[in-house]
Amino acid sequence: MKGCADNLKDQEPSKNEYLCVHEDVVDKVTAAMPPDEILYDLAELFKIFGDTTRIKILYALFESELCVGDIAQLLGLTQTAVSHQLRVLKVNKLVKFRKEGKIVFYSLADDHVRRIINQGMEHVEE
Amino acid sequence: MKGCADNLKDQEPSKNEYLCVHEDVVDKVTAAMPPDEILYDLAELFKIFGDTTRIKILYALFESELCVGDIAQLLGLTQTAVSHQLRVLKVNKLVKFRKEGKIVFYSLADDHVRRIINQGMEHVEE
DNA sequence: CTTTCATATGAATATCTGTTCATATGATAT
DNA sequence: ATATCATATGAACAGATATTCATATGAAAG
Repeated sequence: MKGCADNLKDQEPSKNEYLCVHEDVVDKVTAAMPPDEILYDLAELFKIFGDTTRIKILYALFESELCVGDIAQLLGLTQTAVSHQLRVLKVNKLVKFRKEGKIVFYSLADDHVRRIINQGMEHVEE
Repeated sequence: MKGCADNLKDQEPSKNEYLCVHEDVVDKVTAAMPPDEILYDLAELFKIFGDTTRIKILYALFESELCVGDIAQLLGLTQTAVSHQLRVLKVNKLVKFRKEGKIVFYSLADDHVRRIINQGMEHVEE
């Protein structure tokens, strides 16, 4: 059967030992890859959703705007923990907020957040 | 202006100190929350997408099925690193594979993966 | 059946990340 | 002004995780 060690022509002397590489396919795929920076940002975005606390916060905000204390009570977390995570969500523009006296009300920044979570939900509910 | 310390009726003596809580809203939102297990699974799903290496692998598989060596070459990673991440993707059913002799070809498991990544992309490209 | 190739796995390490504790800020009453 | 309330922030610690190194598996070729 066809092996792969024939393709050892112009292999770069990288840290990689000699690999099984189908050059034509690799070249085609390389051309179609988005720039590294985009893929990095994409991973960073998903990383934010990839935490139980933050997902719960976001999901709670699906229903209604909430203040920090509401969220803490709702999810059984400390005020500090919630505040820290809200900061992450805020910095990454996934939530917005308005102030009313001492109280700060948070809500979802836009509909992208909803759509991303819903798309994930479809995969989980199977 | 309206504060929040009036709502100190039946506060559970939890680890939380006394919080600003709007009970009515919290009750409504609590009722609408999916079970914890679902939200945990959802976070776990996004966590998988939340890594540059894995996102790159998945994106590469958008175009074509690839063997381990192809992916390593394409992304400038070691065979071992790729293999470890493919294992994660395989266990979580985001990729499938077929064997041809010693070579193992990986591909996307289903269209959910595409849709989730594309949805994230829309948010990043702004 | 021994060697080589392609991939997989295990242990160790270093980095990253989330929570807690203590404290700071900023706003509103008294 | 001062006390209290709601939230924010900083440092420290613990747990999770991705890469590397060394080695194992499993398939084909000689």
